[in-house]
Amino acid sequence: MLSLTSRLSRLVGEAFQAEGLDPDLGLVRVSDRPDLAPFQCNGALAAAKAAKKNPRAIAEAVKARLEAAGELSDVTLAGPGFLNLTPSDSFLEAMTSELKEDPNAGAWQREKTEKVVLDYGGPNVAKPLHVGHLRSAIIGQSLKGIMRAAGDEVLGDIHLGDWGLQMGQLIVELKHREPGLVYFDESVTSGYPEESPVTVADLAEIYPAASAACKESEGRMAEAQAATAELQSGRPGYRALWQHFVDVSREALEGDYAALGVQFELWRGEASVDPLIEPMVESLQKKSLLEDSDGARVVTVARETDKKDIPPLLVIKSNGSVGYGSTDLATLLERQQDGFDRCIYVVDKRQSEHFVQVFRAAARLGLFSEDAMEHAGFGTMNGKDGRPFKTREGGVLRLSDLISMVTEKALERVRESDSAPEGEAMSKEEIARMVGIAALKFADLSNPRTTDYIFDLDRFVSFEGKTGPYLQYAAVRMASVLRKAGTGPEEAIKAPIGLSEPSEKELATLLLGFADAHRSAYEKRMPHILCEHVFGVAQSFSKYYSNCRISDEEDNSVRASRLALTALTLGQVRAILTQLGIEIPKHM
RNA sequence: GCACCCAUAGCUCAGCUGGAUAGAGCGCUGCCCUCCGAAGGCAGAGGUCAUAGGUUCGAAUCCUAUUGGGUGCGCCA
Repeated sequence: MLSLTSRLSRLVGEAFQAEGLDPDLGLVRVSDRPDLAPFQCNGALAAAKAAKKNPRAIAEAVKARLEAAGELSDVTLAGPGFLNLTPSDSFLEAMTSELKEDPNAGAWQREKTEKVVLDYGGPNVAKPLHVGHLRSAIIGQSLKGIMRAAGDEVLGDIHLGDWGLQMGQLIVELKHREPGLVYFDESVTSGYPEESPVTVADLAEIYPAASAACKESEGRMAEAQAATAELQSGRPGYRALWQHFVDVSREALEGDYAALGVQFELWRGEASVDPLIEPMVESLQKKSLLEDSDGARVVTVARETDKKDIPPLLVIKSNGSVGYGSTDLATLLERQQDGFDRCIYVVDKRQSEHFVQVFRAAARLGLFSEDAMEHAGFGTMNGKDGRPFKTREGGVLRLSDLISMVTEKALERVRESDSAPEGEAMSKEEIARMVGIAALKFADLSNPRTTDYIFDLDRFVSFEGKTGPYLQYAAVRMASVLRKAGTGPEEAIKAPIGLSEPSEKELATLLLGFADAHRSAYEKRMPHILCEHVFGVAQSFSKYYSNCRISDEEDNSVRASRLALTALTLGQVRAILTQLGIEIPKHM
């Protein structure tokens, strides 16, 4: 629905227009000085600059026109020409009642929606998930929720890293360890065992060994590169082995992502587009986009306006194998064929140059216009030293370890203070899982997507203040109030809402700002904006809760109104937490 | 070398299409459960917005320079 500020902006804009000025000057926003008024408009100052008039005179004229409006109970002029606006109670109540009717809890709706593919996985086969994968998963999942709530059709693709050099490295490492395996016998081309020769745990150990070996020895690296090329060109034993790697890894990945509450609609990978590579290369050739360069085949993407050199996109390496430049381009071809309007990549921002290359190449190939492909990059999780986070031992922290740490901590907390209502108890373990994951997700999501931040374990396992559990707690309490009153959200919300107490007005005003926060989070692809909003709502509810009696208010109509406001708040908090990918327990 | 990003309270961070007294959480000090869940609420202390110039009636926000951090720069992903 239209937010309160947009409604007021329109109103004030009309007043500016009536004065012969640009209606956009009427932009109303939440005030910096809530002690003076809840909203302000600074358009008169901008207007004065453009029209070379006295800002106070303009503001005075606009004010005169606004005073007749029933939407505002007070309009004052301050300083050089600030307009301080106070919405009338009746307007606030009318909008609140509109909000009650809104099936989307006040979310912003796009006029024209799109079919979008969101890429927020990218884990490598054979490599267990670590904290580095957390941001992509969590941000991607919440962007999906935010976009869906705005009306888009969004699919998440895990886009496994399963076709590059690391696969050759694994094959070669295994070959050195167990040369007798049938997969390495070139005389055998079919009838491989169904059972995988390695487990996920084996892979987790083999992978670092493989990559270390390649780093140390050029010969080993050459072997791995050759094996990669052979795998890609279809050597049967390697393909069979590869399939085992993928299968066992996928099972582990499914478990990890499920624990996080992150879902993917598509489980594709780099290898999925293997059949598209050839037609893509032909198409590139047909358009004369492919050039030879040091034995490799590349697409030039540099432009004269570039401030720095953008290297060409490497499509085929000199040994005939393909890298991620090539598979990413082919993936865009696939996505175009699948009818997507937009492709968004939630990937570490350090890879931005790669996406510039791929997107430009794709645009040259005519797959998508450049503005339909986005790299929603995110910052690194750093340690206290400002460098990418490492454990004390210098290794990476496994995601599964982090998850057990937070859920254990949450379990301790749940054990000491959970109070379950009769009849609908959840197990303490289940609550602890929800609380722990909420802490984890909110701690990450409340940082702006693009900035690096310091990974502080204490903050991730903290349940007080600006945290996920605080939000859950607020929601649980709202539900509890309604339950104590012998009603439920659907029933309670039907009553008319009257706003008399300051904390009621404040809460209602905040709820009416949801559309602004949602829209801003959507347009900027920044979930933290929504985090700010929902935290503000929860805070405002807590204040309201301590200031106003709700379920035990004596006056029946006031009681019904307050229960309705509680139900309305609960509905919006639920909607937002759903967008963010955070679950709410029944009790905690 | 070239390009990009960052520097705001003791700590971790918001705020940046310029606007009135720069916000939050944590931590610290004090208060509030005979009343709907204290994972809560209220109050307080705490800031030369890295530095120096510039543009402007007005700059944390825009421009330039400097300092200090970080990141990226074709056969890894």
